[in-house]
Amino acid sequence: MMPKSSPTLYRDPDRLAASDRVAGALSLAIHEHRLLPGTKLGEDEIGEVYGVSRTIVRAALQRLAHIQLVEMQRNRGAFVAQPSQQEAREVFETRELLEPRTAHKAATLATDADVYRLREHIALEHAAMDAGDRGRALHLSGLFHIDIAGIAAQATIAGFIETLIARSSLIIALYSRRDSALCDSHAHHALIEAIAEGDGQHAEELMRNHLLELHEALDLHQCAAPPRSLKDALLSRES
Amino acid sequence: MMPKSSPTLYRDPDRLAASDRVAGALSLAIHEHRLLPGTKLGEDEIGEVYGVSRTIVRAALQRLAHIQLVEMQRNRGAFVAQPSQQEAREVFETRELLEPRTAHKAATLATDADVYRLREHIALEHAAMDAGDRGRALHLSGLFHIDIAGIAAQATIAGFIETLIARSSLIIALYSRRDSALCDSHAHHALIEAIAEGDGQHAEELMRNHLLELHEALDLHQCAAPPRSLKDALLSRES
DNA sequence: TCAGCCAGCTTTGTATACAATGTTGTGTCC
DNA sequence: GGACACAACATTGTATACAAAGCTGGCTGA
Repeated sequence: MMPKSSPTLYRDPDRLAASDRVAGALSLAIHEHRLLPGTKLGEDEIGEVYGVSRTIVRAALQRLAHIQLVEMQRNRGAFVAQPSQQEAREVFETRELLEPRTAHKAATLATDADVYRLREHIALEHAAMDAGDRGRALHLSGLFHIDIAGIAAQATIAGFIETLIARSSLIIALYSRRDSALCDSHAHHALIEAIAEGDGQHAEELMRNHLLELHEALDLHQCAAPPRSLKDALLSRES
Repeated sequence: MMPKSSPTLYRDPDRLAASDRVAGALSLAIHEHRLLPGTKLGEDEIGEVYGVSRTIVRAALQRLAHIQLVEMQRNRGAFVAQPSQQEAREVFETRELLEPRTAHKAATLATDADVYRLREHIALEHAAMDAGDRGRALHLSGLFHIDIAGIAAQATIAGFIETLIARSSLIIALYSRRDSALCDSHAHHALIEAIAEGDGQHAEELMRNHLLELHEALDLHQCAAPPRSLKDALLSRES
């Protein structure tokens, strides 16, 4: 499974832990909706794909479980998480509590370099959208929110938002009503302008509205086509 | 290291994963200030204490690293985390953002059983304090905050608060100015009353003040007697 | 025919072995 | 005497082996 004996062949310059690489790859796949909620994540299978042992895969899955991207069931394995509607509501309520304030702070702290980076970000988003790569666009739009939290120099909150974004991605996969232009880059564009001008009040307001729009674009009343793995669907909590 | 062959001897009724047990034990020790910030957490050593292999210890440490109770340095091992003063400020700012609102919601939702449990909680806190077990009192006072988040039916936020409480415990260990009656149960008592009466506005206000008091009881200006492991101190970020 | 049970297979849980890295102490050379 | 180099040791990183639990499918007996 690994080239057996080849002393110090790879020499990762950055010493990236192998489990980080795997966790990142899985996370990306989930964010881009290539792995859908409910998908079984077998340890051997993943290990084969990335050429690592189950030890590594396990560590990666544990990490993803902690941010609730995957759910681990004892002796049954790991699955891409399927947030319930209640959880979905909680996630968006929490975002509505954290992000507007964070946007405000970001607006007051952003440097030119930060603004430049945000603009670049949006350009990528557009490009992905134009290329029809909806998964990638969604992922990038999530990164946009995380980036703002980073600018606000609130690493703690940024970490939380990262978790919330991750779950949002799952929630959108499950409950997105229309094939909406979610996180339509229009809203992001307006946000950047407010941040560039240092207008905290406005940025806060824009962020709040943006999140409310996202929230309302979800159908949290009836179960919308749950794409869970067949027999697993029958065991899970709420039908 | 484990009783080698004894088929199904223990039969944990709840199927508690072994790593959960270890993580819980370590977490408790940190919360109770029996393990101080900077302490090296050797894998073999911990494994011996709890009679498990390094596999389990590793999983436990990873979990604690995720909630930032411990810091893992590649190829060097795990240490009880030492939040910087900047991080300390962030943690309390975030708590001040999340908890008052949560207390408000808890006040509107609390059942009689919830209130009863909270009162019981405070009684334990008092008992620990009277017994001179300051570490245990501190731990219990943290649980109090988590319990309130649970009552607010916001599992997501409750999870975040749990993390924040954990780090607060480290912060208090590092930066507590006076041997203050931190989280003096007086404030908790008033909070319970507001919650019992369903007075959300009041609860929110009390919680906000309570947190500000806690925050101000910290000395975040100069480095207060850093009990870090000797040579490690010289490598770390800020002196 | 169908419910229940048991055997074999598959997958996860945990321990252990080995490799790689970091640390420490000693010896040598200048 | 002090700085560097290197070897012995200690600790972590990863792979693998084995044990335990769950799943599947076929068998049996009503």
